Amino acid sequence: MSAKPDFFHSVWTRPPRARGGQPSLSREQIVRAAIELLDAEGTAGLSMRRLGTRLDAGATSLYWHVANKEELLELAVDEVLGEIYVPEAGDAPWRVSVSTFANGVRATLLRHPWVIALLGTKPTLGPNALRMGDRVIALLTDAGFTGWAMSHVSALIHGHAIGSATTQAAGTSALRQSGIPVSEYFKNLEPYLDRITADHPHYDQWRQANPMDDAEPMKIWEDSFAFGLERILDGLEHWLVTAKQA
Amino acid sequence: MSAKPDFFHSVWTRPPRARGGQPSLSREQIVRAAIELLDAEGTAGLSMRRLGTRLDAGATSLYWHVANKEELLELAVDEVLGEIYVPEAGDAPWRVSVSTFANGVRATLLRHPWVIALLGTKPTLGPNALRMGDRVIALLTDAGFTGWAMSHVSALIHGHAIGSATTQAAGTSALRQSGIPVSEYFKNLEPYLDRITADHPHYDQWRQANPMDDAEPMKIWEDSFAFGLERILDGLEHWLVTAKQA
DNA sequence: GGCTTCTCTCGTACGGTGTGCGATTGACTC
DNA sequence: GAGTCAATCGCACACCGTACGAGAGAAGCC
Repeated sequence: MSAKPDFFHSVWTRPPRARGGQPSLSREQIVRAAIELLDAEGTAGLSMRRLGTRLDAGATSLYWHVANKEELLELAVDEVLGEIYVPEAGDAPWRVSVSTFANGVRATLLRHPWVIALLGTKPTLGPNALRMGDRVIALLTDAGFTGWAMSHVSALIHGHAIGSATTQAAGTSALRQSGIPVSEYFKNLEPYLDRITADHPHYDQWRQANPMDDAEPMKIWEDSFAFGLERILDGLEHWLVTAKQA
Repeated sequence: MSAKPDFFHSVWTRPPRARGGQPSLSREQIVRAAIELLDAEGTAGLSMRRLGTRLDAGATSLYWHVANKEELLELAVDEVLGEIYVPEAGDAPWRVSVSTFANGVRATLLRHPWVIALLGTKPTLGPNALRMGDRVIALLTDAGFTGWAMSHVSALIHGHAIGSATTQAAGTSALRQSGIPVSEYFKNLEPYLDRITADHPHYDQWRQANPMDDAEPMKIWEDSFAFGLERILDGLEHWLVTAKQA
């Protein structure tokens, strides 16, 4: 109605259509079903037609509740972000709270790996994302961070969780797609690595000193995340007690 | 030929077809053209048909050189990873070398933002990725890291670059898609944020103290990355001088 | 009651996608 | 010349997102 065009269109600015008529579908229901499909089969498994049949509805009926597929994915991402638990500020030492938050982000992304690929396409501005942001700010304020530094800290924690989840998601996806047990997977990979690391002395040497044979990749990924998080928290603590009071 | 099936199929294990006949297409050429298309229009802009016409070839001709689209994307990702510069071990203090490497990763991902979404789908095992790994190992060995800890450090650096690039790519993509200048974008976003942050006191307060008005998002993203990297390097240095010699 | 209006569902259709298959082309070796 | 084989390509199939317009049925008004 307003004369000036709405330049910033997004799911979040457009309210859901009003109730009435004979609704047998709802936006919440659609988003939930979409997440189930995405969890089960990844981005490739979600099509409007399949989503329709799963809901006993025509494919095009969905378009009454959702503008298009892209918007549906935005809604699904925000719904998933709502699963992330952010500890109450002051309930624990800040290192502990931040750590549980980071672990929560990582766990949620690994539960819904398709989200990872979507994070780089649009900023997360949904209500759940903002609610999470609010609680994180409370947490970091309590820890002693302020201003833009706090924003950077938040990005740093998020980034570590995203980065770790990205690597692990890639690994588990490859493992699942190969359909063979872990040990066999690496055994099959060995010849290729042998061939190529002939020209890569450092990698070759490291690989001989740290064989994958008895390694449990799940544990390695977990260790890697925990190690990185500790280093980050150390670095932040150091910054808090030195640079901050300058 | 071998009796046991090749469980680990990937581009990297299957050699390119032998030469002969009248080749007017080549794998390198195809991958290069694909990257150009992806850079210009993102994942949605790449279709086998469009790639074919761009190369003056039939769409299905590409399938002689490349098994399928997925494999083509794997090749494109590795090609891009080849752009990343890794400093020679010992050429500079390790903090400096690691820092330039991390900046290189981030810059490359931002130059080819479509790569980000692909990193979570398959492990990066291409020749360029492995070459990069080799040089990173040299760098980190020189810095004093060994064993699994070195692997974790590598993942930490990668992860920070990926996480930072993810956030920034999402932002720039949204800005570009809206087609309006930065300042106007945030002005349009304001009413929505005002409405929603009514229930988010901490976020609201932070937003008032740190207004986006005069902020240059590019600079914020850069600052954020640099800040995080410094904290990480501090944390790693601290670990090197304490935990390591225990 | 009848009439209008508005919400919601859905069938059809269009232009696009990835890719399997078989025919075809042309350079090479005997 | 005959045969081999790498390489190109047209056709066809199943599937995709979604624009469009027809229709069903509840709600509001007289």
